Amino acid sequence: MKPSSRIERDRERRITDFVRAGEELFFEKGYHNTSIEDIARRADYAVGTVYRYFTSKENLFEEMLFGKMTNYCEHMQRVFKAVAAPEEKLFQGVRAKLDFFEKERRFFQLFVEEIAPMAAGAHAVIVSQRCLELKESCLQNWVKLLRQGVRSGKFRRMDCEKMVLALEGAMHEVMREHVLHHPRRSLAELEPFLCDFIRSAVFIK
Amino acid sequence: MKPSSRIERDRERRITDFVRAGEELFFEKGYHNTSIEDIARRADYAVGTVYRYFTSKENLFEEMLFGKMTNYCEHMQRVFKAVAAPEEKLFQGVRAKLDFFEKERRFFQLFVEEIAPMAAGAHAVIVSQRCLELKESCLQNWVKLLRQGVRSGKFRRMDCEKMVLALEGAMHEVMREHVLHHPRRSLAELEPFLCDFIRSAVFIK
Amino acid sequence: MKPSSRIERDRERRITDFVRAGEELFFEKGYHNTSIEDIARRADYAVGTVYRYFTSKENLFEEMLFGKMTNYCEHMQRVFKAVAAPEEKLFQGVRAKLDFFEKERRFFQLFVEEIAPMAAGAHAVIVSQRCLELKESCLQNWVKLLRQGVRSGKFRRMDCEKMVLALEGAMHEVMREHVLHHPRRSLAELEPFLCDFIRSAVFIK
Amino acid sequence: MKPSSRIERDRERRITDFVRAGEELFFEKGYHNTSIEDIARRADYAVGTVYRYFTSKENLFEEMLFGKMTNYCEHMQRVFKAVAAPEEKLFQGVRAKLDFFEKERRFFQLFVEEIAPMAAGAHAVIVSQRCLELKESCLQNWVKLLRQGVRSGKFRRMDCEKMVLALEGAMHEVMREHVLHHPRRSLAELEPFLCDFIRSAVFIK
DNA sequence: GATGAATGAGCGTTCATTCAT
DNA sequence: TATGAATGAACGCTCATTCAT
Repeated sequence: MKPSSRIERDRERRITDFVRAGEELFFEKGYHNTSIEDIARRADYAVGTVYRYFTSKENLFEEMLFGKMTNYCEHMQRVFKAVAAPEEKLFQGVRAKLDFFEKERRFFQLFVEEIAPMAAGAHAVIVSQRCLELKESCLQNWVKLLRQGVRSGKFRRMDCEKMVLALEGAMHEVMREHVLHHPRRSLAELEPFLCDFIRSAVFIK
Repeated sequence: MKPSSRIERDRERRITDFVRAGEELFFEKGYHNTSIEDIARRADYAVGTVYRYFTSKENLFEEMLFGKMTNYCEHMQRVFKAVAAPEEKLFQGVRAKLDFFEKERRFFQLFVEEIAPMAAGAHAVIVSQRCLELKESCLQNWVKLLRQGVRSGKFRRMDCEKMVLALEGAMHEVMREHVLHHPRRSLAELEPFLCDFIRSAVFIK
Repeated sequence: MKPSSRIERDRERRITDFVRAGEELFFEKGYHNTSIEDIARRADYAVGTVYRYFTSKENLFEEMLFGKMTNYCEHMQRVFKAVAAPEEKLFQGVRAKLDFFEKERRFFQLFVEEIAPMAAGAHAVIVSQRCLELKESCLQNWVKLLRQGVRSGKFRRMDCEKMVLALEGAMHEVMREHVLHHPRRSLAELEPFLCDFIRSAVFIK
Repeated sequence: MKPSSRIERDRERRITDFVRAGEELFFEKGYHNTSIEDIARRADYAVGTVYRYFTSKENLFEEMLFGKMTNYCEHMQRVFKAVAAPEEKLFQGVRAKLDFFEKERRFFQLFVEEIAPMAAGAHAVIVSQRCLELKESCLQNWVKLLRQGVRSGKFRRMDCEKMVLALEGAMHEVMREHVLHHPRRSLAELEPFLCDFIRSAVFIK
């Protein structure tokens, strides 16, 4: 083993520690109500140490968000990469989304809810270019999917870009409400409604 | 004319000035990055003057939001109060929403976009109970409308509460993207897509 | 009647109004917790009007204090001007002090208590030269009295200046405690103790 | 030596620095006219540093006062704990008080003078419960002492509680005047007068 | 590399004072 | 003369960031 390997591994570990601590706290209290000292304490390091691994509080937040978004995209990627008919993939995508956020409710709240219209709480969102690109590339997978379906004659003719936005908006809003009002219940409960909704919006007849 | 009329009008004017300045700045820079001094300067008053009309920064934000929400709800109310078939009202509702936010793009960004997933900026949202109630009562109008349509046999059978959330989420997301990427173009352009989307999601066949 | 007479009387009346309002509020809440607006409201005038009659908040406080001190000195003067043996006057002085502060408990709290060692409350004291002179002239009356008593052979030989301070300090401290712990009971209850105390401190044998 | 010893000592040092700076400034300008920035500058630290050691301005004031009061009480305790006849202890108490305040003139001014009737300056006093209790326990030592003397037949029969207040009031007032008008002279000069005063007030005959 | 004390700019808020009406 | 809206300096306090150890 290279000596740098262990050092590198240590470094990764620190980063993970801070990101996890930040994650928890940003979720619990929001960006502005979380101080670097909070994060350092939660991760069991000194304040100064945070600045060895992140250039600023904003940077830490952004890294955390990017990591989560990467996880999300990779999770969704698995569906889109698989071989299946578009109409089947559509429902698999819905399930994948519900699955992912089932495990990552905290992140969902940041991703959609806490951040969503009229939600309570005093939080801040800092979103970097690369996060937006990640999100965009994720959306494009859906777009391609719809285009395939249209070409294959299974889906209605439509403005696929707009349709994806509409479907995402619809899913998120329904999920948001569910998480907010039924924090104990599984997101999977929404599958029938969402699949039905999407079917009627997208499928021919 | 009441003797207090002019004084009262002056007072209203100040409030409007501050609310407008706050609106602009909260949108531009977010709640936490906007200082009372910023607002005062933008409105061309001294810092202390803000506190003659609002008890705190939070109060100013909340008043602004509540005022806008009230306008929005009253605007939508006109549609729901009118006499018309549910299927007609549905489309009138879409048009009303597009109309309102056409004129209130700034507020829309606060209402949906800035606050919506992945938007840039470091912001906080403080939403009072009364704002949430206003929003809820607004949603209930849509719910009633759907129920009428279902009863009359024009709309499919559905979970009306969830459907309203889905439609709102869809509309907002599409509008959000439009406003963000085509700030010069009219929101009315979205009417065909949205009406079609809603029709296929809600109507029988 | 001269026209200026009524104007002058009006002026006096305003001053009295403000002084009384200030008195009440300074007593209730202390100097720093009382704002000019409080005073104006209590006296039923506008804020600006206060500044027609007083140059500043401090000036208002000082005028109030000077007025009270003047009353106090005049009250005590009556005793000292009267013809009586020193030993008799001494006790009359004690009674006069108890009398005065019986009626002016609020002022007493400012004069001695609130201001006295270790008392609770967050207050401020602004004392002008003329108030100090008034107080000094008041003390000198006691000094003269003691000197007379010494000359007449009734009182022990003593450093009269120091003795006056000692007696005043003693009286105020005892009164302070009484007012603080027995706000309902009369200060007159203290007369026996104080007279006895003074007798043993001052009289021969 | 404990490893934390030096760190602990540093911490103590900072606290002492701030307390001393506060002491000076509160005396010079009063509580309300002293800002945290003043204190920080005087102690040669930045504003924020004050808040590492004190939770608030009020807390700093209170800690300062409590610390001084504790010193004072411990100083007096030594006298009261010693074995001696009451009449002897009484005079030792006077000496102890003069001694203590000889070294702690600044504190004396806060303890008695600045806070005493008619002193100049615009000040506030914030006194916590524990300070009041400390003061009270201190007074009780004097009370017990007087009771002993009365029982032993050396002191006159008297209301011991009131007598202690009277004696304290007398001493403080005389000391106050001395410190104010003769800032260079020793408080010890007052011993003969005060002892004589107390003797005549307390002793039989 | 890790620490955590120190920093100081910046914020929300107050209020004595002014002045146009 | 009376008013009270407007002013803006000043304050207590926070916290992201730095740097000596």
